[in-house]
Amino acid sequence: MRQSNYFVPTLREVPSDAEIKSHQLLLRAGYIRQNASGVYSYLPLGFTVLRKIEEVIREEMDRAGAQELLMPAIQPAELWKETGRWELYGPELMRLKDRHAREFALGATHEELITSLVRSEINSYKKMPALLYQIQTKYRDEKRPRFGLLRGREFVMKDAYSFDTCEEGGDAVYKQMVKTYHNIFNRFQLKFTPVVADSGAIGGEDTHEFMAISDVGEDTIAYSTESDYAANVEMAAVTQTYIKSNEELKELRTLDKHDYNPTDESQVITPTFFEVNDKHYMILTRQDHKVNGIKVKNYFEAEDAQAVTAEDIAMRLNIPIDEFNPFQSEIETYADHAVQAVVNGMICFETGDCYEHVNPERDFNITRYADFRMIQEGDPSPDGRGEIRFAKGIEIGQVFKLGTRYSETMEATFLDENGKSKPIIMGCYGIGVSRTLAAVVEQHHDENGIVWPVSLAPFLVHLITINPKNVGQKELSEKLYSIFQDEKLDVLYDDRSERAGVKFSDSDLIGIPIRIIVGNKAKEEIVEVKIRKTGESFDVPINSLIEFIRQQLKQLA
RNA sequence: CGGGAUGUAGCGUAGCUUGGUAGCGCGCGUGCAUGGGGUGCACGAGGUCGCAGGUUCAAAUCCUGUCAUCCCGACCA
Repeated sequence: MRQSNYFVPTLREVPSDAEIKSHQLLLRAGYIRQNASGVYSYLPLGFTVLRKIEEVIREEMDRAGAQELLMPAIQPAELWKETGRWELYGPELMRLKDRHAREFALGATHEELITSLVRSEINSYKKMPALLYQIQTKYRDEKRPRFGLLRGREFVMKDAYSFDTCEEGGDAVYKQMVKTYHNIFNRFQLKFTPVVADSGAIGGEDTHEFMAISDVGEDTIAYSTESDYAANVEMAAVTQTYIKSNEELKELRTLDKHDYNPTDESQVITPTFFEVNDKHYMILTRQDHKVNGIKVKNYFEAEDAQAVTAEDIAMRLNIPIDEFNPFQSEIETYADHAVQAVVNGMICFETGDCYEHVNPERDFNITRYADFRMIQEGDPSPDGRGEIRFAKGIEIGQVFKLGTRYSETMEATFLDENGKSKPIIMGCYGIGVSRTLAAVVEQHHDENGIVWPVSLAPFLVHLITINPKNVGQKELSEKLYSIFQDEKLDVLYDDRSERAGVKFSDSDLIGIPIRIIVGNKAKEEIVEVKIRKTGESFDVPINSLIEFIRQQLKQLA
């Protein structure tokens, strides 16, 4: 490709809207442009990389025995109503009507679609296991799109769905997909870790998220210093035990708000109210701990747990807020294990009522103690080895065991060997394709621009003529350009009549692994080879150039 | 959805407080020179100042509304 005629609008300055590196660099280097909040165009360079990501995914999925298909982005509302997600998914789901006022959704995901496709076709144990996938544009009307490609409203995703007759079969694909994901992300040269995760609104049982390690990641990973344990912070179980002092219990007393000045946060209790399955609960945690809504949700085996205010509770109980007495209210109370060890502690309620000498056992009617708090750095690792540290991660993939969540609601059943009807065991496996593009840039850049891994680079070599007006340089460049094409070395040829500095800067930004510079040694048939990643450069005679490049590419891979 | 900020040429911005012909840098076009890390000189094109109302003789500037974008939070398969 001749750069003089290639659509790569590079920018010298950082667009003011871009905050994080991947967003800035993809804009500046001419890979993407924004069209609306969270909606982007992929320019030729960006689109090329996107396709390379897709190709790697296809190769690995196909190797795992998956079959590719393509489903529509636009989906009839009825399907979403069948699973209840038309309501459950909320405003995140982009909805529209056709000219006959029929309702549709722009696919945020495709469980409904695939299940409806499969339920009438895969009706016998003989047709399973089956593993289908697609690479499709997805739509989610995020409350707050941000960070360029990392959280968009329109984005490209690979989603795969498995269908099995039994749990064991489902477990086997799950394992295989975990392995496949390792292969894929390794080929992208990403630093990543699979973590234990929560299944969220999609519903299901086991699930792991694949996290690309990055400071701009929106998720926090709790990992062990000693073992390979890693989990989404919200999921990490707290196994910490607490020692209760044998201090004498003092009498519960109200405390003036101004005297509330605790020195030891571990002796202060924080009440949080939750609405779960239409019921209300009070959860007590220690002040120096954070209550974990996901654990609350999972404790009650609910789809959702919402934190609510004391006012909401009072309203619910139909009493004025000032008469609301949390100590002996009708509201069911649970507490984190740590609370059990509080002796003569303090507590303040939203109402402004504060108390000292609180002793949970005595003063509250606690139904049960359980693990309700967020894990913290320094806590023991749940697997008993090492302690917990935090890292930030970008979620680039997730694997789910769906079980029969969709097959039951949508009646996707099959006949087994005994002619008995059973729901299909399903799994789903996603990879955020466009997000992965951004994640790779987050991990592979320096102060001058992007540094692509060979597997994803839009071109392998960047051929630059220092002075196109110099006949010798020009002729040698043209000759090399044609050789590279013959050798199937994807080449971007900067034949523009720009200053050397401009070409170098653009080249650094764009991030092609190997740069070939045709300069003042052209007459001796020597060119300079510069490695983007290491900055090393070599003078190489053209008769050994191809071999040299191949060898360098191999080293980088 | 709560809090904050910003909308002036393709990009980055000044001007707004104190109303009076819209300015700069980069980029873009032409020419000459230059040709190994964003080169120099000259000439030139490009702007309904986000949009709509209002105040005023007069609005980029003041007021009201609205839209858009970004940041923090809540939320998020």
